[in-house]
Amino acid sequence: MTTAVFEILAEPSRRRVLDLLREQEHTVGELVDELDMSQPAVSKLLRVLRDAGLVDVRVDAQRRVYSLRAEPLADLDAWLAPYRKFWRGKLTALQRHIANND
Amino acid sequence: MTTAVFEILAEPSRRRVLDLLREQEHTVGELVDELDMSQPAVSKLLRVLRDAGLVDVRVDAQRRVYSLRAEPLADLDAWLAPYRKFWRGKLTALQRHIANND
DNA sequence: TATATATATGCCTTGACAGGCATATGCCGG
DNA sequence: CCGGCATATGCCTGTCAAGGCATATATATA
Repeated sequence: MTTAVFEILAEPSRRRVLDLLREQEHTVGELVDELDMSQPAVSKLLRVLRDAGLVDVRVDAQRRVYSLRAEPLADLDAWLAPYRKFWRGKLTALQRHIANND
Repeated sequence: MTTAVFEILAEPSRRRVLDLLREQEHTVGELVDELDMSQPAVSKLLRVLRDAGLVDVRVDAQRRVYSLRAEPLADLDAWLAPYRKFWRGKLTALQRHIANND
């Protein structure tokens, strides 16, 4: 559901993880190095992302390699669509106004 | 900041208000009728939206008429942009895969 | 098999926030 | 000026979740 996605993205550290994973997949340890929080905290954060379908995990021996799954973000994009229409409407109205110079 | 916008959108009732305002502006009372929550709660909710720049208020005698401001949502759209590239990349990769039938 | 490495889970505390009720504020008609 | 309508604010409480530490689990290596 879209509520869950928004809740998750509200946390900067989680957005940071998604940003990192957008470039390439990462192990938990690598993410811990980047995130200035404890390893357990990172694992929990990843659990949240995983439950929401925002990341995938791949097992590599004792490591877990996380990667990005964009579907939920595409949902967010869909939610945003009507609003995009709204502000585009505003913009063109403004442009008309300027063009008419009134 | 984008954190604030995500936090706000995480609340369904606040998204509902934005949806309603996308169609047309509304007074507080009208929103109360739609929202199944107390008037004070709605007023606080609107305060939050206003502080975040997501709505504008216009005074009409003893009424306040709220309208949508899309800028913060446009910010969100901007945040989303690189991810859009990501999932489009995935899609075209998949399409190539299917085309090559391998 | 014992130990080290990589990650996950459980328990607990703390802080933030939503919304209820009571009440304050602002504006109207009479 | 007064009572009534429309909205905002203050205070209080319950809920929930983030992250710290300790510990469990799984895999590798010696």
